[in-house]
Amino acid sequence: MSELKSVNVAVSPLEKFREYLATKGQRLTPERKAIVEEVFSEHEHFDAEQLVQRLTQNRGNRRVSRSTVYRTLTAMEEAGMLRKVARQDDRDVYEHDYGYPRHDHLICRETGKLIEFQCPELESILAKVAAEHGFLMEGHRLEVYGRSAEACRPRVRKHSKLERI
Amino acid sequence: MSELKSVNVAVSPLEKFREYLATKGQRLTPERKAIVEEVFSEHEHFDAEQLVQRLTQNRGNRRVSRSTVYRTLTAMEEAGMLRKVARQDDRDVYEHDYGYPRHDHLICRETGKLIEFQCPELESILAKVAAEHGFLMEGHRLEVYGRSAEACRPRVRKHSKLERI
DNA sequence: TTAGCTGCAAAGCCTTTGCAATTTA
DNA sequence: TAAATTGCAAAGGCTTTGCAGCTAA
Repeated sequence: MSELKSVNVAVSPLEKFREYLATKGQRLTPERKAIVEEVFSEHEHFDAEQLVQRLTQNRGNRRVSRSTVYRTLTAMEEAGMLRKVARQDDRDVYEHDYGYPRHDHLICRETGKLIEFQCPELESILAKVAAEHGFLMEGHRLEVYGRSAEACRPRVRKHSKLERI
Repeated sequence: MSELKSVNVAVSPLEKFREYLATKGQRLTPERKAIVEEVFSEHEHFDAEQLVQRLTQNRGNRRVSRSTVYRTLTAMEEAGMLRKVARQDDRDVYEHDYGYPRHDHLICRETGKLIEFQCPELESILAKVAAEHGFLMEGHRLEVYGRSAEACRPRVRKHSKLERI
């Protein structure tokens, strides 16, 4: 789906999370384990609701509560494993921030699809701008809005939000 | 406050809004007029709550209801006069998108301050990236996170959120 | 007269949180 | 045993919406 190369990481996401929790005297419970595994089982962007759905489907009656999902997402963000990349339909959208290279997104206004891209020049330009303002850059978030190639082809039937449900 | 030059526009914000409303068979009411004037009376970023406050203070008992403020902000956004630039404290933050040049922001994580900057190179780079993906770019949103110069000076006393109220 | 508008209160929604029961080191 | 964790339900907080009354062309 994506053209971006993955990055070599020392330890698995699960191990990384365990280490983070350990530094705070916290535990890697079965619920947290299930969440980390589900989140890193594929590299798609997702929001809390979608994750709850996936967990419900894949774990049957051993599901994880919504509260725990929210709490764990926050923890994973603090652990540097996830980051919020956008807001869609009033929900925070997350993506992996571990074992994956830095990138930004083209967002199709029609289909809502996120297309990832990498642009090294961007970083250097931002570094320059930040320096000019005496600003210490720690990160950025860039969303480019428009229409993807497929959304521009009129013959392809568009699906409304309702139909997609 | 900002170093950016303003841009010549054909008509005033009020007139522009009136025209937009006309195309939809809608009216420029006293409430909408008050909102447009208040919004364009200064070029600071703001959220709905702050705008309600300003309207309440500056218009006394002739205030505008929160509903109307929200509804009008949405209309002004559709009219191309405002745009959402960020989310702070769970609120949508707006800025002028009319009579003002395109720019992006450095956002201080410590003080929450937004610093505007203009970077023409950015546009061309994004255009190139979009073209490579067959993407029709319509706009973008870029937020650079970090610490502003003043937040990095330890001698200046930091103000907590509570103290700022 | 009729379509548009406002303000109020209520509803919606995502997200957070208090708390009692449960788990685990 | 003590501290951490979970799930539920309720609360929070921003934003939207139904509706009755009002306004203006």
